[in-house]
Amino acid sequence: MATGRSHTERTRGIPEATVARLPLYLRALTGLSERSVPTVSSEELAAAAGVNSAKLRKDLSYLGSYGTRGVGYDVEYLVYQISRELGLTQDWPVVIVGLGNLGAALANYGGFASRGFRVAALMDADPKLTGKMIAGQAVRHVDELESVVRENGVSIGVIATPAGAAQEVTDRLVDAGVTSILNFAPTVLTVPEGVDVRKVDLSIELQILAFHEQRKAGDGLPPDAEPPASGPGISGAMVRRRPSSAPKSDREPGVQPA
Amino acid sequence: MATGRSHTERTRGIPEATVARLPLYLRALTGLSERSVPTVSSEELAAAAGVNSAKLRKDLSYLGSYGTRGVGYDVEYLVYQISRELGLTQDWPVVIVGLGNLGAALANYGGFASRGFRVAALMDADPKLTGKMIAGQAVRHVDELESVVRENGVSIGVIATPAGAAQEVTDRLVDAGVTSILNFAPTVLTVPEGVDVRKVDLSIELQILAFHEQRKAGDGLPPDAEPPASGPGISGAMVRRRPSSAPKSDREPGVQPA
DNA sequence: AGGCCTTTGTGAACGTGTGCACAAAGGCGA
DNA sequence: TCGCCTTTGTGCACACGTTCACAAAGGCCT
Repeated sequence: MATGRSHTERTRGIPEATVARLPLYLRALTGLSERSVPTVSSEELAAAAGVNSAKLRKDLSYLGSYGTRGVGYDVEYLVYQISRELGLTQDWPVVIVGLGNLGAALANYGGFASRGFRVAALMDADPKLTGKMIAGQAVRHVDELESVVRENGVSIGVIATPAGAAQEVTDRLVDAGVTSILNFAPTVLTVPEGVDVRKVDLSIELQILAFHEQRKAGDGLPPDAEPPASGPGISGAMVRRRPSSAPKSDREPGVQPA
Repeated sequence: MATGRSHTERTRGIPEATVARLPLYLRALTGLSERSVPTVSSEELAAAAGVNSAKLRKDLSYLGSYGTRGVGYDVEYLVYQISRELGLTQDWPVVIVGLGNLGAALANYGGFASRGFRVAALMDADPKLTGKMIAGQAVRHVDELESVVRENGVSIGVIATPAGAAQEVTDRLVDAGVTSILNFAPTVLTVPEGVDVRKVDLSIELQILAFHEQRKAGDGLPPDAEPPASGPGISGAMVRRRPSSAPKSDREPGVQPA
């Protein structure tokens, strides 16, 4: 604060964890703004965003010194500063590729438009979808992908295709100039250096919940499926014991037959 | 390895970061399994899952010693061990509440069923949707929520309602016995101790991409909107300068007028 | 049967993120 | 104008996560 060069000279390097929370704060602040609340304390804002107040203050401190001691933060002002930091004060044209159920849901999702994202085009490989109106615009054939990206200066692509098509679409997007990709397809995408990929996998989240649910329910893992003696296992693959010679019964779960 | 009690006695505490990656490994392994690949090295599996091999090996080591030195991991065996650890060897009935575009996409998503999740019911508050067939089952009215949860022993709920309805639905799910919630609504949910919530916010990911995109494009933030001299600002709220007396021009972005 | 070569499993160093607790700042009331 | 009371901004200690690098293990070839 009086150190001269605080926070590693700032602007360079806001921690990733902080960046990931800024949209949360922004949402909470937008809510307050709509209710015409003029100022918030870190305590209140933290509660609204679902984090603790020390973390919130530290996060905000990376952006600059935007609060007033003894008072709190000016809501409108902070909304603007966070928006600017996130790049939401400019317009981001986006293409959505793949208009199955999920793609259509994304196209209709209001949270994009309200934050500076503009859906420049909807594209799908299925000719039967071409021309169909979704969320107010006609689906275009994926053949036009390169020209659409170039003509609209699109730098962000959203992939909602089946897994099998995702890599090819990615390659074409990247070749056409896209440098950020939001991937909903359940595949690992390979991209050149300098291209950012973020993924959202619906089933991964559910699997993580199942893990914790299992911990809560029983107090251990389900027993390691060991074929009773030598009879055929329940399904073959699932009960297969160690690949070759039984090793040395190391670190096994604990809640077990033996 | 010969330490006696490795990894904090095991079973207690697999790191969260590891748990979050297990589904990734599982997906990669399933792919290998379908191609009848018998074994993989940590190097290969890591590449397929998009992580580095040291991390993969450490992650797997928390589950037990399931590899063979000089050879690698038996694919089928590892699939089974990870499935078991994640709780996917049992059946998890799930309810989806809210069948707008997103809810419908989730109901149709194949990634659930293939991993032990069974959609026990689809529920919506809109009477016009009641009875509509989605993904092979009729939508039921949300009034039946409590009975559906109890009768099916549902412990995981998926919320895909508008933000305004999410908290009420959550409360009802929790009262009925649900202890894990996957929230797609853009709100912070309040739940009692012992209930897990994971959230997926489609627009947050896009905002994070925008942040990095901005860094790549220009080499600084967009200029802080300062009203030119005293005339009316561009839109009022957006250009509002500091709330009260200008403080001391601290830590300002850098790429700026003065 | 022995030695070589591959690959695991993990100690240890390092980096990132979290939370406490408090000094400094600033408004506001007397 | 002065001092009090609230709330920020941050130093510091700790917890968690990542990566390196290598000894131990184990199969396989001669």
